[in-house]
Amino acid sequence: MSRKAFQRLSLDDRRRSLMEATLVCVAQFGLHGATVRRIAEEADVTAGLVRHYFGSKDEMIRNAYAYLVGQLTARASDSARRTEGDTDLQLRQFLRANVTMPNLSEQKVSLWATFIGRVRYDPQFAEIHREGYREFLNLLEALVEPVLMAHKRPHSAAICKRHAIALNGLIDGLWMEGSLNAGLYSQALLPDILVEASERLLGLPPGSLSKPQTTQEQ
Amino acid sequence: MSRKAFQRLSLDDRRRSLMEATLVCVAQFGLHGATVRRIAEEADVTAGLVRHYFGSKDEMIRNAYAYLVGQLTARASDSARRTEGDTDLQLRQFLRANVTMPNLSEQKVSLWATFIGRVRYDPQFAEIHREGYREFLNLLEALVEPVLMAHKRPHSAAICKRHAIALNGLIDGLWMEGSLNAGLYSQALLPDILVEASERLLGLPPGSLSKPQTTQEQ
DNA sequence: CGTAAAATTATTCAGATGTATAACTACTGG
DNA sequence: CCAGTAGTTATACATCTGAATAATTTTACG
Repeated sequence: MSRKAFQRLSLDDRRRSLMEATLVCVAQFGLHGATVRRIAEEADVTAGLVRHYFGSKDEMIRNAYAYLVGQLTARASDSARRTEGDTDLQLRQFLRANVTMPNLSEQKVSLWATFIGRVRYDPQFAEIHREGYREFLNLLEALVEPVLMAHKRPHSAAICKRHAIALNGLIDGLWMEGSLNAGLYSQALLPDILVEASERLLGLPPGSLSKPQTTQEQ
Repeated sequence: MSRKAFQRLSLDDRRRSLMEATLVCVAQFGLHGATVRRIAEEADVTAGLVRHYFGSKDEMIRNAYAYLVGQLTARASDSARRTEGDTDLQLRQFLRANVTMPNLSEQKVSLWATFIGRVRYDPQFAEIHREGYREFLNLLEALVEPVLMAHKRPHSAAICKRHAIALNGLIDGLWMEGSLNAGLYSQALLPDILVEASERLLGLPPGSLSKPQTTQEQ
């Protein structure tokens, strides 16, 4: 009886593979149904590796959570950074990236919600959440401030923070609702709803973000 | 050796008691840690009763979820209904009720998120979610329409729905962020942020909802 | 080419979990 | 006051779970 043939992966590759398998299983079966054995099978390894790479199942799940959060903000942030120069367009792209694929996915929202539920009773989850939230809020503030300035709107630090909080709430809310209620209304509406709502929240003239002046929509 | 003394409760009381114990345990330990034994202990009964009243643990948890969702919307809806006559004030109260106690609580949000995570892979959870969402959206549309009309703003069915979607996103987002990030910024700001943001979303003159004309703020 | 170290598998184990069943007891109606 | 019923407890059980350990195989290196 021969053992299963296997391949050695680099530390980073194996860890990533395991974290991704964890996310797949949590999304498919919930935290409850995501057993070490199932995750290992998804990653095409045996359960022992979890201990080897993460020490415990909980530690692996925490790492997977941080991995997910990082991915989500990175995608949105990249979208904005890709449009250097025009501050309006940067904010617009950042907003839209949060409510379009790949960030707008039922699986991602589902995962996020599952993990958020754990923030309350697991201090280490709380720490990961806090970190991720702060980073997202800072990103948003940094994008909002120049836009307000360009449009000659009040842009004190306090005002920017307040706007960032409201925008963040709007983003998260629409992101969730949009992903969870796919089918109830067209998801194509979401980016427009978000951008238009953001204009209003920031007190910008209608169309400032929807039809950037300096660049042509394609 | 005497058995534990016990009291017979009516079917409704016992079921409610078990559902509330379920919510307490899920909030405290997550779906994973909320075992039948712990829930039974919280309700001060033995585990066998779960089978007797709900057939299975999963069925009990589903009932607890529906119970929670109903409670949340009922609280907000009641807040609005308590202010008959002034449509602006009704909308205002509805909005505020969603981001103030008792609805604004880390435990409620945590529970809600935990359950949402299950919507994706459990069709029966999806059904409960869909139902609750539709009800909330309808409530919101019914509140928004007269306000728009009174302020002579466009108020077609389509426009109302669009506004309701955005508002719902904003509410959920701020509700979550506010509950999860207690401490990062004052929760007292939330109702004001939400009301002000809603005015802007609906295109109402500043202060329409924050300082209702017919009634004096106290 | 061979050898040691590290990665991976296979197996084992103690404990927890959901549920089924049997025994008991509080309430109800006569 | 007494019996029957159903709510409730107590116990048993098969299964699963996370983790620990031992055995094996791949890879790196001299």
